[in-house]
Amino acid sequence: MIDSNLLRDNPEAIKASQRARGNDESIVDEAVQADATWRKCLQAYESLRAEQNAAAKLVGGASKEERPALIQAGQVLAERVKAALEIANAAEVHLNEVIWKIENVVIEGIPAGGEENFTVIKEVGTKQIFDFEPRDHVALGELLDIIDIERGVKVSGSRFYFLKGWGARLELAMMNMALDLASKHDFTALITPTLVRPEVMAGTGFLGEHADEIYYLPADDLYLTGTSEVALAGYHRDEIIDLSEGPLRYAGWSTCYRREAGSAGRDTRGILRVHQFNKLEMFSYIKPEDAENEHLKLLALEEAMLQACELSYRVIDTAAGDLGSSAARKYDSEAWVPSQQTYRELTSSSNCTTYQARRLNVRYRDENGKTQTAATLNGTLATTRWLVAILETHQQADGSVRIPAALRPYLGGQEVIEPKVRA
RNA sequence: GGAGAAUUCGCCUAGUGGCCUAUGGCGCCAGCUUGGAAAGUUGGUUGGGUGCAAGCCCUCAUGGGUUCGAAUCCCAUAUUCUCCGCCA
Repeated sequence: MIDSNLLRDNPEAIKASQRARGNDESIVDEAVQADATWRKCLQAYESLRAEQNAAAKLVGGASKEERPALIQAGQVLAERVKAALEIANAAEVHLNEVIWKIENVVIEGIPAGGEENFTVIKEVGTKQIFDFEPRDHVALGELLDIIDIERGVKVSGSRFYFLKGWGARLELAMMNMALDLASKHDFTALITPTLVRPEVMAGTGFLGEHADEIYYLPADDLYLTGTSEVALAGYHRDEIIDLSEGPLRYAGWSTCYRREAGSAGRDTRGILRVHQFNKLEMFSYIKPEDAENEHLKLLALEEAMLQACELSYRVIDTAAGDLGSSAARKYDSEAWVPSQQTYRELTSSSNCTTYQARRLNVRYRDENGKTQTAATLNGTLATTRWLVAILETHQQADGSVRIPAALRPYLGGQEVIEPKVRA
């Protein structure tokens, strides 16, 4: 939710953001209007309510003779208060409807436009050139007997898989390495719930345009989360957190569930786009003025992980139109995937400024003891999808895969995954 | 799944329709006291909305209702606890 003070003081700034995103800017005027109406109705209700409170007080001290007249006057007032309250409530509902539709105000200077209008910030590493015909991760997964897609489909349907043997261990190793890195940088490990209440799902902004991406369990009125960001953002919901000693940082590990409803024909091969995967997500609660620096810190940690996995990647500054509704800026890093001869997203880090925290009512006390809305940021430190890039990048002519040195300590020193030789 | 109990300002707690502008204690903050501290003592200490402001409104788990008037009465929901049942 955007800051209603900004709506009053500088609606033009919000309109500029809406334009950069390619969103409707007339909704800003609508919100300004709704806000003014609501405040007017609220004042009308409150002054009537004050009158009623005063009148009710008189009844208590009145004599027997005076009472009937006072009570009758009170009855009339009560009717008027009730009517005024209904109007004020309706105005508030309308205001919320409108204001919730406005997406976060983007940070000035980010690229305008849609998905293809990103800016490349940097490219790191060289795109692998093989002196043999490289295999894709599906072929490698079969050859090494570490990804079993066929049986995943048999058990659960399309876009499901089993990680097996070294595949399973590789994922856990990667997660552990990421968790070590995060812990060294002041992130507290959390294993989060993956089923959440509607308020939390709505508060994180996922029930908007992503609603059909989300698994919902009607019998229990719970949502399966597509990222631990949801639980991490909900963690301090309705709290006044203490940021006087610095930001609160969490590294949340969870399984993630996505319906992939709108992507029927895309990435049908392999484990690039699946209904269920695991992810280690960083999440920071911080004072708004420090949010942009924190964003760079998250990005630096993501890069450290990519480098530890010896991957070639680029970092992009996502264009306004491709941002989630809560994000004011988003950096993605994309690893080079040899079989596809293209970059694929491995991490995504968003600065949500105060937008998400305002919805979730997460505040802190500033130096003067006043409560202020906190800023939130999130970023990916590792996901199952990384296996695609790791396997394809480090494959060798015989189909074996070299394990990046940094991961070996988490795999009992194993250096290479060899093709399985069946008896 | 069944039965019962509970939910008050960080924590504990008083409170059974108007004097609740919510009691008291702990904790915390500030002052006094002190050589300094402890003890003592005085004051402060939920959060939010609206208004230029004075102020006003809301907040006793949440949402409704009854009433001139609700922490208090009624209904629904949530959460916690106890017992029984079930349990990969």
